[in-house]
Amino acid sequence: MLDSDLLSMKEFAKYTGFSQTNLRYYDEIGLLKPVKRGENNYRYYSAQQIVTINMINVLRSLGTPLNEIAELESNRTPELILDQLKRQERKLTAELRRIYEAQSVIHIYSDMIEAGLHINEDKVIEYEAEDMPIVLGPKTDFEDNKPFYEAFLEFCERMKQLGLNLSYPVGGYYDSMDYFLEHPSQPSRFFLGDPKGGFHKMAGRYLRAYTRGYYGVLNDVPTRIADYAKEHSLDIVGPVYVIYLHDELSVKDPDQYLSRASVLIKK
Amino acid sequence: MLDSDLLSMKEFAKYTGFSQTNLRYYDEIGLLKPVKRGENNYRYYSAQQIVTINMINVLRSLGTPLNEIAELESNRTPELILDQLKRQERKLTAELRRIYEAQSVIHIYSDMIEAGLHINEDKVIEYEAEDMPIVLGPKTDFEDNKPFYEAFLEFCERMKQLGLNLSYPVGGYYDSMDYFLEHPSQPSRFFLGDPKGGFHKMAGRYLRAYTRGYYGVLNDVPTRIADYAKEHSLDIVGPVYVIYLHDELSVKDPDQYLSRASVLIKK
DNA sequence: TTGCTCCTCACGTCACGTGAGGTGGC
DNA sequence: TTGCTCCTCACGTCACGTGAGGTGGC
Repeated sequence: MLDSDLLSMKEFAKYTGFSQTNLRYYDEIGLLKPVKRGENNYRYYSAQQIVTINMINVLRSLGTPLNEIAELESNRTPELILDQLKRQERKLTAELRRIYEAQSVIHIYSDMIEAGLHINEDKVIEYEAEDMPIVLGPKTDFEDNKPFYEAFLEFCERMKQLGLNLSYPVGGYYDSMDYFLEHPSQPSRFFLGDPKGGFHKMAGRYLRAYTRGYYGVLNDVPTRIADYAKEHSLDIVGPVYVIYLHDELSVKDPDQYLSRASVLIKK
Repeated sequence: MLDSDLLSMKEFAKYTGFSQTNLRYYDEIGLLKPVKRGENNYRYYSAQQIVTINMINVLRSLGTPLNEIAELESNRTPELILDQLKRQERKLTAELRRIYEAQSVIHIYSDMIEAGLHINEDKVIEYEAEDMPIVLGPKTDFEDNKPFYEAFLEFCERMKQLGLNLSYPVGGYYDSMDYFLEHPSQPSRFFLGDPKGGFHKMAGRYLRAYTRGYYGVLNDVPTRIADYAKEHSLDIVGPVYVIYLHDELSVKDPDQYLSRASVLIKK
């Protein structure tokens, strides 16, 4: 009785850890056909097929598509499998990079949003900042009073061309405090919060002030900072960085976006 | 003319980097509806929607499902987004673990398959082995001359219960050389090549021999090793490890599986 | 009759891509 | 008439999961 060595679907599923639906699907696509069909059309598997499905399981756990597995199943050699393993390695490495990027974006945004929850909006604050890597964009072009978002889109396209990840938050950079006072809604450059950037927001002593409003709306922030500096006899050296702690990611109403301007001062 | 501020689908797609099919889909599922439909039913988007879609883009790049994004889009606060970011973080960490596992499996198999390609099958070899972490299974039970694969399946089930990854290769462990000579097809234990294992195949001096055949088929390997040891006056201390350099993953014909037995000897 | 195991459709999932066939204004 | 942009179905993808309705032997 050869049949005594055959396994019913349920047994086969139990031993292999594959679901019955799964096994039916593999039968359908020809990846793993049961060695026998009963009179009642039941599927029966051989013990040897447990070994075959293990090969399927290994490749599947590495993310190999089923059609590639099927190809290798019927025609495998150590050399071909070695190639396949190397290909999967490369795919996994690419996935790893994507995940690291995503984690980096999460950390940057989490820190910013969290920071925005614990502030006194009306105060100007003196503080010591650490060095922060960013990607600094080209000089903006606000000729003919071009609207803010057009200059912003130009920056985004440039970043895309450079293959940069636009999931990172974008901020405004102003060459000097004087320029900031005159053109608060026309940053000299935009910058991307990508920590792999080649440019660095310098470590040093800064003044900070907050306000709410859509991109480019700074309200009285420039004068508040200037006044504070005068009152406390502080020497502003610039540049100015504006970032949005709460932007479209975390707030629906654009008027409620929360921005923070930071100006470098002399110690 | 408010319409002068509106963007056609093509323009909107260009600025945002989303495909038109993509935008139609988002319209369909209600994630992002164009602000206006033209008389000809054309879709028109506002500049403000570029900002909205950026929020979608950020969350999507982190792997957030579209229905969750839709929920947050219409109802987001810094606190809710912070929660969401933390949830995504956890998902990404889990994915990372899966990928590391897969890479580990790939390395182990690649090394084994590669090793199998560059050997002299008939020679017994003396060599110095490094320490190798493995997971050692419980004592096998071959009573009533239970077939090899049944004992093997019992081991697999045990490993599954322990939550171990069965994608790693499995090998046979023999307590001593004497046992190996007597019961070459009935290993005392099975082991799993999972490098996170608590057990270690000891570093030291070993004898190695190869053969081809299905699991448990060792042919003349035990006697070849014993003869070699006698000829060269080597003291075998055991245990014996058998692994399959080429198994069902890389070879179709079970008779062509390539096994390697390693026996610890005294220096 | 009840339970158990299996069967075959058929439809759902998720985020789109890819035609097919048609429209409307320059 | 040709080109361009857009439209709406409708079907495909990938690896299954989930019923619905039925069978066959104890």
